[in-house]
Amino acid sequence: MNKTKENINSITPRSKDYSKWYLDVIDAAELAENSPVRGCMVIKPNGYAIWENIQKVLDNMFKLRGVKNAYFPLFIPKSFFEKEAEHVEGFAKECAIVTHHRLNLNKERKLVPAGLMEEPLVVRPTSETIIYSMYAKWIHSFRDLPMLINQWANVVRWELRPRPFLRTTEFLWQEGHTAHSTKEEADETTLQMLEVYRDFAEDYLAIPVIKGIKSESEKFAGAAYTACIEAMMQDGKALQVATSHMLGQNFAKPFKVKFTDENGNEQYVWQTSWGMSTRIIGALIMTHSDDKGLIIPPKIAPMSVVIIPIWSKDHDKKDVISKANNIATKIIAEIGQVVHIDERDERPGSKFYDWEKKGIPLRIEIGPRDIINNTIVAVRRDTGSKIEVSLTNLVPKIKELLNSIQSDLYKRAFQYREKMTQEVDSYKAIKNILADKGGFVIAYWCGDQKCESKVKKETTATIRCIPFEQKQEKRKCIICGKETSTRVIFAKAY
RNA sequence: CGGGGAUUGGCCUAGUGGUAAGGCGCAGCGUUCGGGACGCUGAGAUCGGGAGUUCGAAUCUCCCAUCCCCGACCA
Repeated sequence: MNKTKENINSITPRSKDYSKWYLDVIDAAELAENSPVRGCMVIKPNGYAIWENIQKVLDNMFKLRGVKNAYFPLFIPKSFFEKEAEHVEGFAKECAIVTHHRLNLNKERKLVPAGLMEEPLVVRPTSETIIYSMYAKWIHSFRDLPMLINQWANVVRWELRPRPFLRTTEFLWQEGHTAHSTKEEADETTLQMLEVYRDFAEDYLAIPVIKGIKSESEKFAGAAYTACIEAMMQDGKALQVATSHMLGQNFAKPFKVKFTDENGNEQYVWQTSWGMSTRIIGALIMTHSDDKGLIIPPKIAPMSVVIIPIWSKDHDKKDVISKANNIATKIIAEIGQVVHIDERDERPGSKFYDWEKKGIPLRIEIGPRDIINNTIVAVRRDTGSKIEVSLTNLVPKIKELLNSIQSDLYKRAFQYREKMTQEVDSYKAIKNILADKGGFVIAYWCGDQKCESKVKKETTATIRCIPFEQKQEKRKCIICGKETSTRVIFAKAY
């Protein structure tokens, strides 16, 4: 029996062991024993190409809203962290710290750290502190505001239990940092950037998300409040896909980010920060993949069409490949999609599985039969359906297929989420659902942290968010019975 | 840091005291090629490390290391 086939069948997206599934199926990341550094990912070209597309699209969306890119140092003086009390507490436990600046060779020919530094440097877990130390120098007048800056960077968080894509020790992300003259404008920006993330997740990645606010215990350390988008994975667990924080003046005050307003009065700025990381690739995989491997939505796929020429005799091969080239050129020119022709000297079936595993949304088969009929066979990755397409109708048909794959992927994920979302009115019900089929549980909550932590303790589920969409009804908190109008989503999360 | 489990060619696994076996993959040749091909040939492991028991250890004992899973922490 073929080993690879067995692996893919046994490691489905619904199995618990996602990490193994990533490694075997995605051909993109290596963790743990496969990585030279524990908890850090080696992202191979196939996986990185997805990230590059994400960067390209998001970056454009930011720029359309006046955001500019900049870059700040990887190392942050320890004292910067100590300036904001809540922020230190949130991150102190999980930081990598640089304490020495050289290595000496000892008698045993081992390298030992030397040159102890006066002030240790923290490898950035996030850049608020170092960026705002610069903002204090850059911002003087209301004319300097708003300041809208984004950084594409790597960050390090020494988490206890890493998981590929979802929680790696080092990860790549984008972090936006803005400063405004009024609270209202900062509030607005927090929501505006959250909307950018929603749009991107739903429109490009075909991942349906729910917008909401984090509870006090789940918010970003140092934020006034944290807005987020939450998605549901195929095992019913929740994944936070992106966050947008309203920082209030919590950083402006300790970092003295001040400006003079129109009336000549000195004021502290109002700030926001927002980010999306390589975790989003994990979300993409865990939302759309099936037992055959990845499925990448056409709008974000590094390559949306793969052409498999099929031949048995040498003269067929020549015809078929020249035809494949014609078609590729046409699709590239008229649809602007990346196309690859797989000319490897392998059996067609073997190539089919290869590209299905990698998640390429559309496959085109061209064989001697098609040459005679003036057709091609197009195969959708999401449904597996085979469609014979006449060459005269090629371009509009391919366009249509790609569009329909994109929207069907979204629909499928949305329907699954709806199916796995239940509203409950008793504590017993929430416990049963979470223990049984999982998914999202919508329930009324009084806002008390005690009720929240009781649920977490007894079910391991947390409040994923308080959705923006609320019914204006008075009900009872399902935990303590106190009257409330707040509906929240409980779920087990990654 | 607590609780479980694992470690045998590049990968997966068999082997419970007698001197390492098979599959995948890899290389070569030939036949194949519209859903993971097959035949023949070949390369590749002192069985995680160390100590001990024994005539003899992948196998038994002790120590160590590393990794995985569950939990605490978290984008």
